[in-house]
Amino acid sequence: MVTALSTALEHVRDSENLTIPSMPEPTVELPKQEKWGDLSSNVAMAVAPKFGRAPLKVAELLASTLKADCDSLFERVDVAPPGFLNFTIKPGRWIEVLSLIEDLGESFGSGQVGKGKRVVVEFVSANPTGPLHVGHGRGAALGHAASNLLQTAGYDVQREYYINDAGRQMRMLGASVFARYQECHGRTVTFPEDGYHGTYIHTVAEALVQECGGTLLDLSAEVAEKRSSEFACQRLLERIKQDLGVFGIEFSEWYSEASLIAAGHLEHSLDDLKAKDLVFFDEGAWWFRSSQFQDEKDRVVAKQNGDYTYLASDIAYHRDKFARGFDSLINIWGADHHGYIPRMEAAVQAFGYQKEQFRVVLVQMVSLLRDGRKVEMSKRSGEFVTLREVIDEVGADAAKFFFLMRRSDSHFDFDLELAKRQSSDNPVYYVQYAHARIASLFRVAESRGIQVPSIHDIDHTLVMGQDEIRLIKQLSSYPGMLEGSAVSLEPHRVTFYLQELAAQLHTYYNKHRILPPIDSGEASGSSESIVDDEVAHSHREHLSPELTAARLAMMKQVQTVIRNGLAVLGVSAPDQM
RNA sequence: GCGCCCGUAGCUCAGUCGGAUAGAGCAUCGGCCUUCUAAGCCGAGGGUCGCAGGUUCGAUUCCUGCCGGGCGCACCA
Repeated sequence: MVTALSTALEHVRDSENLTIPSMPEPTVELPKQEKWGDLSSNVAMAVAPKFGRAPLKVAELLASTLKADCDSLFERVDVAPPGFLNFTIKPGRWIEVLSLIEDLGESFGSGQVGKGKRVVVEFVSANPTGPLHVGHGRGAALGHAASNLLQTAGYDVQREYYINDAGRQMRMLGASVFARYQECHGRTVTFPEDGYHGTYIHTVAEALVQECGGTLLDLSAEVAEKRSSEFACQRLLERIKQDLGVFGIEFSEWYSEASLIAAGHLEHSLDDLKAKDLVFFDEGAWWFRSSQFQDEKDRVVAKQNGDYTYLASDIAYHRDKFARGFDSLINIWGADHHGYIPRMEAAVQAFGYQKEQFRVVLVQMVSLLRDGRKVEMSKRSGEFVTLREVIDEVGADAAKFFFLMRRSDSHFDFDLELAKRQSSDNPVYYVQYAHARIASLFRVAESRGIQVPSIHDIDHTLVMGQDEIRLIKQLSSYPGMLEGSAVSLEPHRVTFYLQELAAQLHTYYNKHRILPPIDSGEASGSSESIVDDEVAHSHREHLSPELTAARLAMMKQVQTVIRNGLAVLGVSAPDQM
């Protein structure tokens, strides 16, 4: 379609003896109104100034050229002021969409944009200092869907979780757990000032008591805290993995910061940068010259006391990602980290990579509402609603779909009561219901001995009505929508698409019968008129076995697309509800 | 003070690399099941796209400045 337009453009340019510096890429879109045809393009208006002709004139030239060149594709090519081109596809050509879906099956919608490129998507990466909360859930759902999208676009995708199991937070965790541990043994201790107060710390401490009894009491505080820290980290990480498992999200790699440091990557990275004079010593600390790469100021990587900063680890970690052969790095971060982006971009460039090879998707805050009031959350105070609690309340499918319904950079109020109360008319059920309805249709058909035929074996003219074409048109836009969603890393487009497709399926389902009525008794007779004419007419339409077969075959393709779309979101496509 | 994100129907949000009459869900009101799943369908009402300028054939979309909300501006992570 687009290529047809391109060649037509060239024809017109040549035949009119026009020279222009650059030919724009023509764009086609689904028009907002059906009377404007199946597809439309504003390309005539776009090139008119370059041609030095009136848009309407250019459009007319293009229209006649296209009509002549692609007569088998277009029923009509219309021109509308101020210069739109509106195309009407020949009804017979729409069947090709259905054939394509049947032939490709679950790979319908897959593309080649990312072919041969390796990308690593890092997401969640919550510190193992407590359970995951709802905010992490949003990041998890987004990272998972983004990874799926990239995969359908042809990328080789690695899903990675970075474990911050080194540094100050771990020491604080150890101190907190050890304090609780001592309390279990009847000691009174002053709890660390910046310690973690959550009740889960008690749980971990009790588990530690179970594991080693009172043996830690005899050790020096330093060693005991280290042991506590390791135990707690391992415990909490297990819990995190478990929660993500329940949420249906898997990682290909759990990358430990401690292992990164143990392997010496941190020193190597800094040495590397020192050699380039991008890390320097000043005021007793080591600094990364990030201001050379548009960061507002230089950043400390090694403090006066000799400790490395978090940034130092991150620099090493991202360098290692490239070293492992990834062409581009994608990070899903909480929006409160946005100030961190320039310095990481600086790091990427400092190692000689392009800024574009590093991409951050920011996920805005999730505010949890209960009874219309905001629930204050803080990990330190231990007062927050865990992801697990939310999943238990509304289910993994609904939670994921909810998280993905909005663009990631807008704030999201997750109203628990609402999510629970609405669980029966939640959008996710609306989409899943469409899938289940078709499945049910097939079950009933099977029980009556009716087969769902291949799209190649049906009478194509039976699915060329206005309502069928409307549905097929929506199916045909799936691959383009999916690619756009992948390139922009915006899974919410998929949720909106699926809701539209489901709506069209439901409409069609209500308007047209697919299987013949079970008792072929007399029609109702006199009581007409209350119902809308068109609907009444449809109910009376004659259902031949061929028509049933054709519609079943079409339904099969709708079902495939819904299933494919839900799979991208990580949401299940049930056959029964 | 500086930087980033957001401001669209009563509510929650799509749409925005400039295009034709700005859309959906919820909520409100009125209809549709003795036949394939009513978790559904059909219809109605509801808008100065935060405000003011600018760019042009055309701006909700791009630019500037305000106003309002959120989040950052550590030798914390």
